[in-house]
Amino acid sequence: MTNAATEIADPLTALPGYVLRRASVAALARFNERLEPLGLRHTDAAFLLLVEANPGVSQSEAGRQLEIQRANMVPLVARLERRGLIRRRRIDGRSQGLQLARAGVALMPHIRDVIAANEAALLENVPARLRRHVLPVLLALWRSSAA
Amino acid sequence: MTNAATEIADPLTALPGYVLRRASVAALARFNERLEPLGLRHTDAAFLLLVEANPGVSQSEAGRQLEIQRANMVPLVARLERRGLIRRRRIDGRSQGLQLARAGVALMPHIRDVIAANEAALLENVPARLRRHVLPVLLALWRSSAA
DNA sequence: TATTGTTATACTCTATAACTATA
DNA sequence: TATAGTTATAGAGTATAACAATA
Repeated sequence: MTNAATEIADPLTALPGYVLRRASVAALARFNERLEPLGLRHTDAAFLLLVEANPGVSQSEAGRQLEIQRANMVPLVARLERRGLIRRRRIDGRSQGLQLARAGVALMPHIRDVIAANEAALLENVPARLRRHVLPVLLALWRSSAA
Repeated sequence: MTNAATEIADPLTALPGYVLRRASVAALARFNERLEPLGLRHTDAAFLLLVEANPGVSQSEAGRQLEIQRANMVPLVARLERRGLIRRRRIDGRSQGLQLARAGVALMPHIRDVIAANEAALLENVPARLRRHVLPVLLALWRSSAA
Protein backbone atom coordinates (compact mmCIF):
# COMPACT_ATOMS: atom_id res chain seq x y z
CA MET A 1 0.00 0.00 0.00
CA THR A 2 2.63 2.52 -1.01
CA ASN A 3 0.22 4.46 -3.24
CA ALA A 4 -1.89 7.22 -2.04
CA ALA A 5 -0.31 8.42 -5.30
CA THR A 6 -3.02 6.68 -7.29
CA GLU A 7 -5.27 9.51 -6.19
CA ILE A 8 -3.22 12.20 -7.82
CA ALA A 9 -5.21 15.29 -8.69
CA ASP A 10 -5.66 15.72 -12.41
CA PRO A 11 -6.30 19.24 -13.66
CA LEU A 12 -5.63 18.24 -17.26
CA THR A 13 -8.32 15.85 -18.40
CA ALA A 14 -10.89 18.64 -18.15
CA LEU A 15 -9.10 20.44 -20.98
CA PRO A 16 -10.25 19.48 -24.49
CA GLY A 17 -6.88 20.53 -25.91
CA TYR A 18 -4.99 18.22 -23.61
CA VAL A 19 -7.35 15.30 -24.11
CA LEU A 20 -7.27 15.85 -27.87
CA ARG A 21 -3.53 15.37 -27.84
CA ARG A 22 -3.54 12.36 -25.53
CA ALA A 23 -6.27 10.71 -27.59
CA SER A 24 -4.36 11.39 -30.77
CA VAL A 25 -1.08 9.99 -29.47
CA ALA A 26 -2.79 6.88 -28.13
CA ALA A 27 -4.80 6.30 -31.30
CA LEU A 28 -1.75 6.76 -33.47
CA ALA A 29 0.22 4.23 -31.45
CA ARG A 30 -2.57 1.68 -31.87
CA PHE A 31 -2.85 2.36 -35.56
CA ASN A 32 0.86 1.85 -36.07
CA GLU A 33 0.71 -1.40 -34.11
CA ARG A 34 -2.01 -2.64 -36.41
CA LEU A 35 -0.05 -1.60 -39.49
CA GLU A 36 3.14 -3.27 -38.38
CA PRO A 37 2.33 -6.67 -39.93
CA LEU A 38 2.09 -4.86 -43.26
CA GLY A 39 5.46 -3.22 -42.72
CA LEU A 40 3.88 0.20 -42.90
CA ARG A 41 3.66 3.30 -40.76
CA HIS A 42 0.64 5.58 -40.53
CA THR A 43 2.19 8.05 -42.96
CA ASP A 44 2.69 5.33 -45.56
CA ALA A 45 -0.95 4.31 -45.30
CA ALA A 46 -2.22 7.87 -45.64
CA PHE A 47 0.06 8.49 -48.58
CA LEU A 48 -0.95 5.30 -50.37
CA LEU A 49 -4.65 6.11 -49.93
CA LEU A 50 -3.98 9.51 -51.40
CA VAL A 51 -2.05 8.17 -54.40
CA GLU A 52 -4.73 5.58 -55.02
CA ALA A 53 -7.41 8.27 -55.06
CA ASN A 54 -5.27 10.56 -57.23
CA PRO A 55 -3.30 8.54 -59.74
CA GLY A 56 -0.65 10.72 -61.34
CA VAL A 57 -0.40 13.07 -58.38
CA SER A 58 3.06 14.58 -57.90
CA GLN A 59 4.90 14.07 -54.67
CA SER A 60 4.83 17.80 -54.01
CA GLU A 61 1.06 17.87 -54.35
CA ALA A 62 0.73 14.86 -52.09
CA GLY A 63 3.03 16.49 -49.57
CA ARG A 64 0.96 19.65 -49.54
CA GLN A 65 -2.22 17.68 -48.96
CA LEU A 66 -0.67 15.69 -46.11
CA GLU A 67 1.23 18.70 -44.82
CA ILE A 68 4.55 16.96 -45.21
CA GLN A 69 7.53 19.02 -46.32
CA ARG A 70 8.76 18.48 -49.84
CA ALA A 71 12.14 17.42 -48.52
CA ASN A 72 10.60 14.82 -46.24
CA MET A 73 8.62 13.27 -49.05
CA VAL A 74 11.80 12.10 -50.72
CA PRO A 75 12.73 9.20 -48.43
CA LEU A 76 9.05 8.26 -48.07
CA VAL A 77 8.48 7.95 -51.80
CA ALA A 78 11.85 6.29 -52.34
CA ARG A 79 11.14 3.63 -49.75
CA LEU A 80 7.68 2.79 -51.08
CA GLU A 81 9.02 2.68 -54.60
CA ARG A 82 11.84 0.38 -53.53
CA ARG A 83 9.19 -1.93 -52.08
CA GLY A 84 7.36 -1.90 -55.38
CA LEU A 85 4.23 -0.31 -53.93
CA ILE A 86 4.28 2.77 -56.08
CA ARG A 87 5.79 3.81 -59.34
CA ARG A 88 6.81 7.12 -60.86
CA ARG A 89 6.13 8.43 -64.30
CA ARG A 90 7.80 11.44 -65.73
CA ILE A 91 5.21 14.19 -66.37
CA ASP A 92 7.57 16.88 -67.53
CA GLY A 93 11.19 17.62 -66.87
CA ARG A 94 10.70 18.41 -63.23
CA SER A 95 7.51 16.62 -62.12
CA GLN A 96 6.75 12.95 -61.86
CA GLY A 97 3.31 11.46 -61.45
CA LEU A 98 2.84 8.79 -58.81
CA GLN A 99 0.61 5.77 -59.03
CA LEU A 100 0.18 2.50 -57.24
CA ALA A 101 2.32 -0.28 -58.65
CA ARG A 102 1.03 -3.85 -58.81
CA ALA A 103 2.09 -4.73 -55.26
CA GLY A 104 0.57 -1.50 -54.04
CA VAL A 105 -2.77 -2.30 -55.60
CA ALA A 106 -2.63 -5.73 -54.00
CA LEU A 107 -1.83 -4.25 -50.62
CA MET A 108 -4.68 -1.74 -50.52
CA PRO A 109 -7.39 -4.14 -49.33
CA HIS A 110 -5.23 -5.09 -46.37
CA ILE A 111 -4.63 -1.47 -45.54
CA ARG A 112 -8.36 -0.90 -45.73
CA ASP A 113 -8.96 -3.79 -43.35
CA VAL A 114 -6.53 -2.34 -40.84
CA ILE A 115 -8.12 1.09 -41.13
CA ALA A 116 -11.60 -0.34 -40.69
CA ALA A 117 -10.54 -2.27 -37.60
CA ASN A 118 -8.78 0.76 -36.25
CA GLU A 119 -11.68 3.13 -36.78
CA ALA A 120 -14.10 0.65 -35.23
CA ALA A 121 -11.90 0.27 -32.16
CA LEU A 122 -11.53 4.02 -31.92
CA LEU A 123 -15.27 4.54 -31.73
CA GLU A 124 -15.83 1.61 -29.41
CA ASN A 125 -16.12 3.66 -26.25
CA VAL A 126 -18.07 6.49 -27.77
CA PRO A 127 -21.70 6.19 -26.67
CA ALA A 128 -23.76 5.18 -29.69
CA ARG A 129 -25.85 8.33 -29.73
CA LEU A 130 -22.71 10.50 -29.86
CA ARG A 131 -21.02 8.64 -32.69
CA ARG A 132 -22.49 10.66 -35.48
CA HIS A 133 -21.01 13.77 -33.86
CA VAL A 134 -17.45 12.46 -33.76
CA LEU A 135 -16.32 13.38 -37.25
CA PRO A 136 -18.06 16.79 -37.34
CA VAL A 137 -16.55 17.67 -33.96
CA LEU A 138 -13.06 16.60 -35.02
CA LEU A 139 -13.32 18.51 -38.30
CA ALA A 140 -14.44 21.60 -36.42
CA LEU A 141 -11.50 21.30 -34.00
CA TRP A 142 -9.16 20.92 -36.92
CA ARG A 143 -10.59 23.95 -38.71
CA SER A 144 -10.28 25.99 -35.55
CA SER A 145 -6.55 25.39 -35.34
CA ALA A 146 -5.62 24.97 -38.97
CA ALA A 147 -2.84 27.15 -40.30
CA MET B 1 -4.08 28.92 -63.55
CA THR B 2 -1.74 26.01 -63.13
CA ASN B 3 -3.90 24.30 -60.49
CA ALA B 4 -6.50 21.82 -61.28
CA ALA B 5 -4.52 20.35 -58.37
CA THR B 6 -6.68 22.28 -55.93
CA GLU B 7 -9.34 19.68 -56.64
CA ILE B 8 -7.35 16.78 -55.39
CA ALA B 9 -9.45 13.88 -54.14
CA ASP B 10 -9.26 13.46 -50.40
CA PRO B 11 -10.03 10.01 -49.03
CA LEU B 12 -8.62 10.89 -45.60
CA THR B 13 -10.80 13.51 -44.02
CA ALA B 14 -13.63 11.02 -43.78
CA LEU B 15 -11.55 9.02 -41.31
CA PRO B 16 -11.94 10.04 -37.65
CA GLY B 17 -8.50 8.65 -36.85
CA TYR B 18 -6.82 10.78 -39.48
CA VAL B 19 -8.75 13.91 -38.58
CA LEU B 20 -8.04 13.31 -34.90
CA ARG B 21 -4.35 13.41 -35.61
CA ARG B 22 -4.47 16.43 -37.92
CA ALA B 23 -6.59 18.33 -35.41
CA SER B 24 -4.22 17.43 -32.61
CA VAL B 25 -1.11 18.49 -34.50
CA ALA B 26 -2.69 21.77 -35.54
CA ALA B 27 -4.04 22.53 -32.06
CA LEU B 28 -0.69 21.74 -30.47
CA ALA B 29 1.11 24.08 -32.85
CA ARG B 30 -1.27 26.89 -31.96
CA PHE B 31 -0.95 26.21 -28.27
CA ASN B 32 2.83 26.34 -28.45
CA GLU B 33 2.65 29.60 -30.38
CA ARG B 34 0.54 31.10 -27.63
CA LEU B 35 2.91 29.83 -24.95
CA GLU B 36 5.99 31.17 -26.63
CA PRO B 37 5.83 34.63 -25.00
CA LEU B 38 6.03 32.83 -21.66
CA GLY B 39 9.06 30.85 -22.80
CA LEU B 40 7.20 27.59 -22.30
CA ARG B 41 6.26 24.56 -24.34
CA HIS B 42 3.05 22.60 -23.98
CA THR B 43 4.76 19.97 -21.87
CA ASP B 44 6.00 22.60 -19.43
CA ALA B 45 2.50 23.99 -19.03
CA ALA B 46 0.96 20.58 -18.42
CA PHE B 47 3.66 19.70 -15.94
CA LEU B 48 3.31 22.97 -14.03
CA LEU B 49 -0.46 22.55 -13.78
CA LEU B 50 0.10 19.08 -12.42
CA VAL B 51 2.66 20.19 -9.84
CA GLU B 52 0.42 23.05 -8.77
CA ALA B 53 -2.47 20.65 -8.22
CA ASN B 54 -0.22 18.14 -6.46
CA PRO B 55 2.37 19.92 -4.36
CA GLY B 56 5.03 17.48 -3.22
CA VAL B 57 4.53 15.12 -6.16
CA SER B 58 7.65 13.26 -7.24
CA GLN B 59 8.93 13.58 -10.76
CA SER B 60 8.35 9.89 -11.35
CA GLU B 61 4.71 10.22 -10.33
CA ALA B 62 4.28 13.27 -12.54
CA GLY B 63 5.90 11.42 -15.40
CA ARG B 64 3.55 8.50 -15.01
CA GLN B 65 0.55 10.79 -15.03
CA LEU B 66 1.73 12.63 -18.14
CA GLU B 67 3.05 9.45 -19.72
CA ILE B 68 6.55 10.83 -19.96
CA GLN B 69 9.45 8.45 -19.36
CA ARG B 70 11.35 8.85 -16.11
CA ALA B 71 14.52 9.54 -18.04
CA ASN B 72 12.90 12.30 -20.04
CA MET B 73 11.62 14.04 -16.95
CA VAL B 74 15.16 14.86 -15.89
CA PRO B 75 15.94 17.65 -18.37
CA LEU B 76 12.38 18.99 -18.07
CA VAL B 77 12.53 19.33 -14.30
CA ALA B 78 16.09 20.64 -14.40
CA ARG B 79 15.19 23.37 -16.85
CA LEU B 80 12.15 24.56 -14.94
CA GLU B 81 14.10 24.50 -11.71
CA ARG B 82 16.89 26.53 -13.29
CA ARG B 83 14.30 29.10 -14.29
CA GLY B 84 13.10 29.26 -10.70
CA LEU B 85 9.62 27.99 -11.56
CA ILE B 86 9.71 24.90 -9.40
CA ARG B 87 11.69 23.71 -6.43
CA ARG B 88 12.62 20.29 -5.11
CA ARG B 89 12.43 19.05 -1.57
CA ARG B 90 14.00 15.85 -0.44
CA ILE B 91 11.27 13.41 0.67
CA ASP B 92 13.50 10.46 1.42
CA GLY B 93 16.86 9.36 0.15
CA ARG B 94 15.67 8.65 -3.35
CA SER B 95 12.52 10.75 -3.90
CA GLN B 96 12.13 14.48 -4.05
CA GLY B 97 8.86 16.34 -3.82
CA LEU B 98 8.20 19.06 -6.38
CA GLN B 99 6.36 22.30 -5.80
CA LEU B 100 5.96 25.60 -7.53
CA ALA B 101 8.59 28.15 -6.55
CA ARG B 102 7.73 31.83 -6.19
CA ALA B 103 8.22 32.62 -9.89
CA GLY B 104 6.18 29.56 -10.78
CA VAL B 105 3.27 30.69 -8.64
CA ALA B 106 3.45 34.10 -10.28
CA LEU B 107 3.47 32.56 -13.74
CA MET B 108 0.41 30.36 -13.29
CA PRO B 109 -2.22 33.04 -13.98
CA HIS B 110 -0.55 33.79 -17.29
CA ILE B 111 -0.48 30.13 -18.18
CA ARG B 112 -4.15 29.93 -17.31
CA ASP B 113 -4.87 32.90 -19.57
CA VAL B 114 -3.11 31.21 -22.47
CA ILE B 115 -4.96 27.98 -21.85
CA ALA B 116 -8.31 29.76 -21.67
CA ALA B 117 -7.63 31.60 -24.92
CA ASN B 118 -6.46 28.41 -26.53
CA GLU B 119 -9.45 26.34 -25.45
CA ALA B 120 -11.83 29.07 -26.56
CA ALA B 121 -10.21 29.26 -29.99
CA LEU B 122 -10.27 25.49 -30.25
CA LEU B 123 -14.03 25.36 -29.76
CA GLU B 124 -14.69 28.35 -31.95
CA ASN B 125 -15.76 26.38 -35.00
CA VAL B 126 -17.67 23.74 -33.14
CA PRO B 127 -21.40 24.43 -33.57
CA ALA B 128 -22.75 25.62 -30.22
CA ARG B 129 -25.10 22.69 -29.77
CA LEU B 130 -22.24 20.21 -30.21
CA ARG B 131 -19.88 21.87 -27.75
CA ARG B 132 -21.02 19.97 -24.72
CA HIS B 133 -20.19 16.75 -26.53
CA VAL B 134 -16.60 17.67 -27.29
CA LEU B 135 -14.94 16.62 -24.05
CA PRO B 136 -16.98 13.40 -23.63
CA VAL B 137 -16.20 12.40 -27.21
CA LEU B 138 -12.49 13.09 -26.81
CA LEU B 139 -12.35 11.21 -23.51
CA ALA B 140 -14.08 8.27 -25.14
CA LEU B 141 -11.64 8.27 -28.05
CA TRP B 142 -8.77 8.38 -25.60
CA ARG B 143 -10.15 5.49 -23.55
CA SER B 144 -10.64 3.47 -26.73
CA SER B 145 -6.97 3.68 -27.60
CA ALA B 146 -5.34 3.99 -24.20
CA ALA B 147 -2.60 1.52 -23.36
C1' DT C 1 13.66 -6.83 -5.01
C1' DA C 2 11.57 -2.75 -6.61
C1' DT C 3 11.89 2.24 -7.12
C1' DT C 4 14.03 7.08 -7.83
C1' DG C 5 16.80 9.87 -10.12
C1' DT C 6 20.28 9.94 -13.37
C1' DT C 7 23.44 9.42 -17.63
C1' DA C 8 24.21 8.21 -22.16
C1' DT C 9 22.51 7.13 -26.39
C1' DA C 10 19.70 5.97 -30.40
C1' DC C 11 15.86 6.56 -33.27
C1' DT C 12 12.03 8.90 -35.45
C1' DC C 13 9.88 13.04 -37.09
C1' DT C 14 10.06 17.37 -38.63
C1' DA C 15 12.23 21.81 -40.25
C1' DT C 16 15.52 24.62 -42.91
C1' DA C 17 18.69 25.91 -46.27
C1' DA C 18 20.70 25.28 -50.43
C1' DC C 19 21.34 23.27 -55.00
C1' DT C 20 19.79 21.67 -60.02
C1' DA C 21 16.89 21.54 -63.60
C1' DT C 22 13.15 22.76 -65.43
C1' DA C 23 8.62 25.72 -66.32
C1' DT D 1 10.73 34.20 -61.20
C1' DA D 2 8.55 30.17 -59.29
C1' DT D 3 8.34 25.15 -58.87
C1' DA D 4 9.83 19.90 -58.45
C1' DG D 5 12.84 17.02 -56.71
C1' DT D 6 16.83 16.43 -54.13
C1' DT D 7 20.70 16.55 -50.55
C1' DA D 8 22.44 17.47 -46.20
C1' DT D 9 21.75 18.65 -41.72
C1' DA D 10 19.85 20.18 -37.37
C1' DG D 11 16.55 20.02 -33.87
C1' DA D 12 12.69 18.21 -31.28
C1' DG D 13 10.61 14.39 -28.92
C1' DT D 14 10.71 9.92 -27.40
C1' DA D 15 12.62 5.26 -26.12
C1' DT D 16 15.97 1.99 -24.01
C1' DA D 17 19.55 0.30 -21.22
C1' DA D 18 22.29 0.70 -17.48
C1' DC D 19 23.87 2.37 -12.87
C1' DA D 20 23.98 4.08 -7.88
C1' DA D 21 21.48 5.01 -3.91
C1' DT D 22 17.72 3.85 -1.28
C1' DA D 23 13.28 1.65 0.17
